[in-house]
Amino acid sequence: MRPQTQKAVQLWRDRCAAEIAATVLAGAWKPFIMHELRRESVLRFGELARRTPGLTDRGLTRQLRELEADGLVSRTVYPEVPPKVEYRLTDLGVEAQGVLDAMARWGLAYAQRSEAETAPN
Amino acid sequence: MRPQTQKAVQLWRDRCAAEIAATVLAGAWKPFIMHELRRESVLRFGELARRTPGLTDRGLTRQLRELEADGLVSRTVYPEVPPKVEYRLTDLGVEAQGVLDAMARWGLAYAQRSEAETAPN
DNA sequence: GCAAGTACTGTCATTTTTGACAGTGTCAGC
DNA sequence: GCTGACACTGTCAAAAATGACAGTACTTGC
Repeated sequence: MRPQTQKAVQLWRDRCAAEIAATVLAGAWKPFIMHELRRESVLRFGELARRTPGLTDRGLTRQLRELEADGLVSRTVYPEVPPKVEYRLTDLGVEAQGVLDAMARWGLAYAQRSEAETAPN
Repeated sequence: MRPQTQKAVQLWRDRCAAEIAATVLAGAWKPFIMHELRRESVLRFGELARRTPGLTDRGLTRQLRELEADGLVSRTVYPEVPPKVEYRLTDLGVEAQGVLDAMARWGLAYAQRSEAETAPN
């Protein structure tokens, strides 16, 4: 189980710890999903899907499964019909928010610099 | 030019700024290369290659080209024979170190947690 | 009895990333 | 004249990530 985890830990032994975070957090829409879960604290699958236009259901499922396998997100299934599944951040997921904040701050500065260069007129 | 840059800025418009950092910093060995450049401040291609066993010359070149295109690393060519090329961090690259530090701290905690789960005996 | 909502899974195709390996030009030293 | 150091590039192949699309089970409402 937990393919990502073992891959990431292997990276740490071989290279450096920052690559673990890169491996775990860098997936299509993963930072955004984490961001939404921080704001709302609990979201159902459909709610997440509505907040991620451009990402297919299949893609969302994959990202959530990986986040779950890596222990950042918990998944709670209610045995009802129609089905109800809730996603929320785990403690580890909450701790990762500091990293995402640092990434967002730097990313913004990077983007502004790029825009200034691309369109200096 | 600067394919990564445009891709990353696009991500920012569509999703969130943290994905920019993820896109720019998450490449094979990129955090490690940045780490070495921080420690040594200047490194030649061969010196970097020796510090990255397991990464081929081709791979190192690719990562360095991307880091250069994204403005994190500068490349200085001395017109000598045999050729001499120096790599160092740009201001933007130095600023990214804070992000990499945050990633490393969280990555370490993540790895330790994973190890404790994997081998609890 | 038919459609809609819910949360998915399976599978194939495409794109992106990485690995492997051969080749390049110049010069110093043997 | 041959080898090695240096810093690469070109190209193909394999692997990984993502997109597209169809299908599933069950129930409520019309």
